[in-house]
Amino acid sequence: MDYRFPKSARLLTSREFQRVSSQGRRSTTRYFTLLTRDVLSDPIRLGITVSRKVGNAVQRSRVKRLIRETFRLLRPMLKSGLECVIIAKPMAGQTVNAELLRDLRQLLARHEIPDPTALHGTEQK
RNA sequence: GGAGUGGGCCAGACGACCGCUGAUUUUUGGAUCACACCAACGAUUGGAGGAAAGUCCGGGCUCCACAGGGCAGGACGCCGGGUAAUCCCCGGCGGGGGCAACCCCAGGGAAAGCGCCACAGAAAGCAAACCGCCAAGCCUCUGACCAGGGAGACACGCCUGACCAGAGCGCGGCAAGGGUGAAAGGGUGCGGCAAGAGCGCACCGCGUCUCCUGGUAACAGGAACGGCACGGCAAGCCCCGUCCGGAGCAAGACCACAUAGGGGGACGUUUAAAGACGGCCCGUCCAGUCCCCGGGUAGGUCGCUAGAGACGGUCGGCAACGCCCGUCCCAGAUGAAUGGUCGUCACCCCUGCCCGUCCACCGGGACAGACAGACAGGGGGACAAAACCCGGCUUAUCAGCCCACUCCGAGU
RNA sequence: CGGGGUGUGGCGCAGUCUGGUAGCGCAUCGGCUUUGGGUGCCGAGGGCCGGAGGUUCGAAUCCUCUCGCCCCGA
Repeated sequence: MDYRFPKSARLLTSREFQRVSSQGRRSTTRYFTLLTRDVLSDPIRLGITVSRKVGNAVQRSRVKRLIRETFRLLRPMLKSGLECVIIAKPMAGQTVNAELLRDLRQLLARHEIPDPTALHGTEQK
């Protein structure tokens, strides 16, 4: 399967972020906030926001990499035609990687493709 | 072995799979007359730190005028050296702390001037005198003694006078002692004196546009002179000396896009004003416009990493460091890469006897007690991530290792 | 990258320039007033002035370093 995650699959400009945050739907978990916006016939794209309240530069980088890594591995199973923005909450800076990973999978599971061949619901747990 | 001081090193290793990013390159596609260029997949190869941090100093670089003069302002401040430069580093001097190794110090000027020194105390900066000490003199009182006088038989008492002692008052001398304070115009001893005092002497301390010796110098040692005059604070103002033009890679350059003209204000067609020039003035440039609000654009390329560069060595220097030679190329991201998962092996920490059903509790038993190793199980690995680049400083930091030195204890 | 502000009882602030006693309001506690509560009045407790070092006889105040928070400009 294709687990790559090039720059073209990312939201990079301020204008794109503002478009999602003004028109998107919001869902939250303990450590993250997910904003989504439907776009027709484009591959799924992701933007990441980690503010200074999360922690110092090392902690912010760690959180960003974890979000990218999780999204990269789940990307083939997610719906296309979607723009996402994941915002880290301040609590995320104090939390270990495994905990954040579980939280992220739970967050992104809502947008998975309903796959008839695999029992993804029980598999991911 | 214990306690400590100074300096240095390291920042787990290897592997598998899946990714991100720079450079080179194959293929394919787009584009083109063809290159250049763009995109995708693949291959090779590179990809955070000792502090990358804080942004506290100093430079390079770029633009503003080739950065000019003055004022203001700021920084620094023992001496010598190192350096591109420094508030940094090295060596020394002086002072302070420690038994010592060693550590700490903004460490110029208080006889240029101003200011401050609360409370206490008599007095807080210029010499003065609260308690106190003291000789002579004057006055008052008390006491002892002497002389004279009146009355009286005589003596005391009474009156007057002199002298001595004490107390008090005022005019003086002194600053030893007491007391206050952080600080009171040298300290100790002897002499001296009415009492005292550098008043004199000895030693110590202090000072000097002085001299000698050593040292490049700070300074050290000595001599001579001065009886001592000169309190502290300049991290209060200040004075003296040295240094500093301003901004910062969002500097700056190029390409593309867009340059519409709404509202308000300033100044002027002679001097000038405004601006470049972001503290002010002069000076220079510029030449008819300039500023503010509002509106628009904020895409790409370069700058962007070969450098006061790293490593090794010779030589010079006590050292910081410098000269020369050889080898090497070692991150360039931009909503911002350098990662995630797993395995193995090292490192550190904790736990540990046996039996009773595998485990836990509980019960019983063994061992005088402790330490170390092996083994088994569990846990841990800090601080902190380039953002134009260097040199320092400061701060954060788990575990470990190395070198030199000091003190204490024991043994030989 | 550049600049500014701030840290003082539980809370919000003075005092810092010009060094010597840390004060104000609310809150807390006790008493009085009221049948009781509130209000009002009287009184009390609570601070090593963010941290470390230095200058000074003496530091919240002056100086140096450092930590945290907030804000602004490009």
